[in-house]
Amino acid sequence: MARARNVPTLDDVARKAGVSTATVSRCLNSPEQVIERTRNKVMSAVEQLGYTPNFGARVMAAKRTFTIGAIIPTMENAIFARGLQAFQEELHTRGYTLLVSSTAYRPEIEAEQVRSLVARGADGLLLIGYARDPELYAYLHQRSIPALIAWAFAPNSDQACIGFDNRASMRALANTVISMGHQKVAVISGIVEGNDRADGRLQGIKDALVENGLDPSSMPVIETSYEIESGAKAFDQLMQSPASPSVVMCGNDVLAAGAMRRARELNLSVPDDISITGFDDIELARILTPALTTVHVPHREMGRRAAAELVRMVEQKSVGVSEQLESSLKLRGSLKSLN
Amino acid sequence: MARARNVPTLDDVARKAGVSTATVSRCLNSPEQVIERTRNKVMSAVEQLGYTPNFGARVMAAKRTFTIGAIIPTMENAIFARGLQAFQEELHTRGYTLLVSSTAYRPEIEAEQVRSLVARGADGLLLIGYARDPELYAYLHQRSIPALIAWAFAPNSDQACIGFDNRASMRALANTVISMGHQKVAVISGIVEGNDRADGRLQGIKDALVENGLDPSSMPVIETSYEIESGAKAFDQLMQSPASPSVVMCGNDVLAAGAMRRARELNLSVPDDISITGFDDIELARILTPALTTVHVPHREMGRRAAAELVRMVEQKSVGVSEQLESSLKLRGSLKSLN
DNA sequence: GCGATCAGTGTAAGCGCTTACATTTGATTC
DNA sequence: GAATCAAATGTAAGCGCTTACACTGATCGC
Repeated sequence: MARARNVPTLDDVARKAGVSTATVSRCLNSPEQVIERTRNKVMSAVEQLGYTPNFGARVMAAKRTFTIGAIIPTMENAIFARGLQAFQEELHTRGYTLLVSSTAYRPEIEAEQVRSLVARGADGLLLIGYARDPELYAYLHQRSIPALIAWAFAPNSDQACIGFDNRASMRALANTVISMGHQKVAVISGIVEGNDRADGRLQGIKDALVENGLDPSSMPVIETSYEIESGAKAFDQLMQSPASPSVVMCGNDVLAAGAMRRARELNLSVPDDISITGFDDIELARILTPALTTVHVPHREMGRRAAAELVRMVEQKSVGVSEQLESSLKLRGSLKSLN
Repeated sequence: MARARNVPTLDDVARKAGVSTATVSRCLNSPEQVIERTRNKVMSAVEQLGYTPNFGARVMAAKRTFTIGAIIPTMENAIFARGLQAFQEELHTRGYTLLVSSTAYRPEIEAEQVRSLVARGADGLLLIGYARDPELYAYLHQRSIPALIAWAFAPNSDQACIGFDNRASMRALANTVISMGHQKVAVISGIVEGNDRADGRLQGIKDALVENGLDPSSMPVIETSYEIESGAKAFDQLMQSPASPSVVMCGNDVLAAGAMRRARELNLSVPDDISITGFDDIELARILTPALTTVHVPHREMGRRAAAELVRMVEQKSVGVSEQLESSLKLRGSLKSLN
């Protein structure tokens, strides 16, 4: 409150350089409009004073922030890290800054964060997955804030998105698993409520069972949060139930890592006693022993393209084009053929 | 640019509620000053219009943002994730919002980000480690922006910090390693230049060698970026050199994970053929096979305390008190005693 | 040599909010 | 019922910046 008021302003710079504030502003924003001699004077004044433009004031006057907000469920594990990093890099080359915040998978926090980022002047928003209150979309629409949805793909939605088909990808993996002779499948899924990606993946497994004449309703499914520890606990539970599965399919690599850890702690050999699969193909997957069979998602590619498209939307060069990326299966040591 | 101008402002709300802008503002910021009947009118107008205060304008007028900025080297791996998550949670309970940005370990980008966050009105800043241009500290000081340094501890610095002694912690681990009979130590270190933590850890190993009458100058050291892949490559290099080490001590768990992966790919057994150690004790450490011997750092605790202290500083209730946390050794399967 | 043109610069009007200060309201007191 | 005073509300001055518009003095064509 009683903060030192020695922070230099545009006025100070102008006075020091002996020009008007308009000229200083132009030096900073469109230098080509200012003759070199003047510009030098101004720049050296800026330098000497250690002047940094006040962002709030700038936004108010100019209505553009060159800021993109991203709201992700969590930073605590690596699921979004890689894609987000690429997203940021790409934004940076285009002159935009990224602001990140996380929601801990709580919709009400997400809504709050959206408003906060919008109030902060985000020119556009990156959101994860579809499932959210339609009011939020209305809010963004009213404010004409472009939003792009990543990590999911649904062509029939009216929101632009970039991602892959979670359901089809998981179905493909499940089909492979079943074709290897696994009949007794158990699942450790992420929380499905409010999470279209988790839901899609679970449905994908069920699709595959049905296709292969198996009964999805008898399949043990545990829903739990996307944490290693949760994966471990869920694996425990699964192992205590009578119907002992030959394969545990996990909603993502993090859950799979937890399951594998617990398997080892229970002296179960993966994949000899039990097979385990993941989803995402984050770095984790390759350093596990045995390496994890999973679905590879082109995270970096997705982040990069998302940045490109979102910037296009912000600059009104696009109304938002959806793009589907291909995932691919990575068959590694954690899955064993029973044939 | 041609953005729809249908975004409601304070004025709109005031008009709709039939009161002055001051009253609306008070309803939002200190509701107890407004009588209930008026407040209800105002709130319902806010509701109907879908009004969100313009952050920039608010900052300009009020000089406070309740925003804390954090600048971390990377979000791509989990080193900072856990601590940062705790940091954010604690901030949230105290009514502050966190803005995160990352620097990819590049000092010039860090300086840029500092300015950007300050311009955005961050009331305080969380920085990682000491090593940075003194000018940056001067800049923050001039602007009276409190900054707290985390993940490092140096009591003699004039910057407030919260962390642990990287050098002593690593020395303790190295001493244990040596006491287990390892004489041939090799190191995969993070890039030391501009990174006091990486440097401290490396020095800690050398300290231990000296204490035990070994020659640190003959110890193979590879400096590389904190990535799994880099750890793997470095391990390769180390194995190709003639002096085959009995233990590879890594600057952090991520490097160690890479080293272990490569060891497996080279058909070297850990720990029978070679021992490997890490630093940080991120979740990774426990899911590796064998589990990684490492130094446990209380990341969450650090994040939580950092938030508390930084808020205190911002609210001028503290000038910045440094706090040292204890690390501890986690001896796990990746380190084998030769005695 | 004179007006047209134009690059370079200055002037000043906001942008949407908070808050010191002024004013009004209404309860309380005698 | 008038005087008093605190509580509730209104008025208006900025906060630091951008930018439309106005101005100045060269440069140019004829």
